Amino acid sequence: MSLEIKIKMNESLFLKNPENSDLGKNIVQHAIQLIHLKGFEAFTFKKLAFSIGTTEAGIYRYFENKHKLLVYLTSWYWGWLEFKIDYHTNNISNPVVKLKKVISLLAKTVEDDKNTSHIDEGILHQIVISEGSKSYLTKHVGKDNKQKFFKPYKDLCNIVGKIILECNKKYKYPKSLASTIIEMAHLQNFFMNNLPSLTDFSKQKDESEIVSFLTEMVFSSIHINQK
Amino acid sequence: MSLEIKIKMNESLFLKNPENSDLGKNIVQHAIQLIHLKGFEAFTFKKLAFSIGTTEAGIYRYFENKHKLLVYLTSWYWGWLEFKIDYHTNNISNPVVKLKKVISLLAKTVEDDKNTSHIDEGILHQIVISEGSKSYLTKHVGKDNKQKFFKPYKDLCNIVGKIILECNKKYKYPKSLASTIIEMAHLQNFFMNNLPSLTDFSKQKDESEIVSFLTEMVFSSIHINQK
DNA sequence: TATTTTAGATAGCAATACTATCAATAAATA
DNA sequence: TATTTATTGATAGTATTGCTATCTAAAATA
Repeated sequence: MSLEIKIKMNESLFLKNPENSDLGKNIVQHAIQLIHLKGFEAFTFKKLAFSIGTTEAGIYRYFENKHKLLVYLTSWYWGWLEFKIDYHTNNISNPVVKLKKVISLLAKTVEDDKNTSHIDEGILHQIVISEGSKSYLTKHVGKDNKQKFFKPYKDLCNIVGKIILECNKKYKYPKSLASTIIEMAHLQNFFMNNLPSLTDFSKQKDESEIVSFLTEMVFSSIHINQK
Repeated sequence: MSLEIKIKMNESLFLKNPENSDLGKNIVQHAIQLIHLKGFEAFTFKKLAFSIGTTEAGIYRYFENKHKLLVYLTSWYWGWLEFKIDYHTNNISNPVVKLKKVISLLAKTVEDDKNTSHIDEGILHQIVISEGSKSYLTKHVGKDNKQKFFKPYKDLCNIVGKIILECNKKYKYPKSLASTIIEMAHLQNFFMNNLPSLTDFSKQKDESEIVSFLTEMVFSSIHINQK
C-alpha cells in the first residue's frame, strides 16, 4: 500500500485545483520541468501548453498567471518540507539534535519523493533555490500576504523558531535566526554553484559543508555547545 | 568645492555611458524612481521614456535591456557602498570595531548622498533590498559572471570576509559569513517591512535591531566577545 | 438519456521587448 | 567657416507575451 501525500493548498492560488485532474497534474509536473529548464523569466504559459500538448487557454483555466503558479509551487514545497521535518523529528526529544536535523533537511539535496507521483521534489528544490524569493520580492507582497499566500513559509519559519527557543529560551531573535537559516540554506547553495567566490565551499563538495557552516552559526548564536 | 564621486562601471553593462550625457543621467535618475514606484517587473523602457519625455528607442541607445540596467544600478550601489565603507573605516585599526561599523553601514537606512547629483542613494538602497537579488537569480548568471557583472558585489564580500579573518584568523567560513551578513542586512529589512512575522523586529522600530541581531550572530560565530 | 464538467481549437487584442530608419540639431574638428 | 561626427527625436514595424472570449467535442455524472 502506498500512501499518497496530499499537501493542503491555499484555494486562492488556483482557479481549478490541479490535483483533481490529469491535465492539472500535467501542468504542475511540466511547469516544474520547464521553469527549471528555462528559468522563471523565460517561462511562459504558451511554452508550457506546447510542452504538454494542450493550449494556452487550458493553462489559464487552472492558474491566473505564472506568478501564482510560482507561489503555488513554492507553497507546495514548504508544505511538503514541513511534513518531512515533522516526520523526521517527531521522535527526537532533544531540541539540539532536532535543530541539527532540521538544518540538514533544509540544506541537503532533495531526492525525488516517490509518494508524490507528479512532483519531482529534487527539481522543485532547485526551483525554490533559484526562483523562490521572486514569489515575495514583488510590489504586491502585501496583498499576497493578506491572502495568506506565504503561510506555509511562515509556518515552517515558526516551527524552526520554536525549536531554537527550546534550545535557549532566552535567545532574543528566534524568528530572524530561523528565516536566516532557511534563506541561507538555499542562497549558499546557489552561490556555491553559480558565484562560488561568495562562499567557502567548492563546487565539487556536497551540501554537508553548508550544513556545517549553518550549524556552527546557529549554535554559536544561541550559545549552545552542540558537540 | 564639491567633489563629485564617480564609480567606475563595467563597460559591458551599457551601450553608451549614461554618465556622459544629460539624457543618460536622466535615464538613471528616473529609472531609480520608476523601479522603486512600480517594481522591477512592471517597469518598462516605454514607461521610463514617457517619464523622462524621450522615446523608447532613446533608452535602448544606452541600455540593451532592463536587466542590464538593473545590474548597472546594483553594481553602482555596491561600488558606492564599498567607497563609503572605505571612507568610514580606513582610520579604524581594531578589526572588531571595523566589523561592527561595516554591519551598521550595511543595515542602516541610507540617506541621499549629496556628492552624486543624479542618484538618490536612499531610494537605490530600497531597490537593492527589493530587487537586488533578481540581478543574479537568473539562468544567465554564469554568462553574466564571466563578464564580471558581479565584481562590485564580490569585492565588497571579499572586504568583509577579510575583516572577519582579521578578527579571527582561524574562522573557517569568512566568505559565507560575509555574504550572509550582506544578504541578511537587506532581507531582514524587507521582511521587517513586508512579512514581519518572519523577524523579531516590529515595523515601528528602526534598523538598529537588525544591526544588533547581525552583530550578535557574527561575533558569536567567530567567537569574539565584542562587548 | 440528459446534463454538467472538462478540454481542445481558434481568434483576437493590448502591452512588451525590441530593431530599424530618417531627419534635426548640436558639438567637435579640419 | 565649413564639415564631419555624435546625439537626440520622431516614427514605424515586428515577434512575443499576457490574457480573454467563444465555440465545439468528449467525458463524466445524475
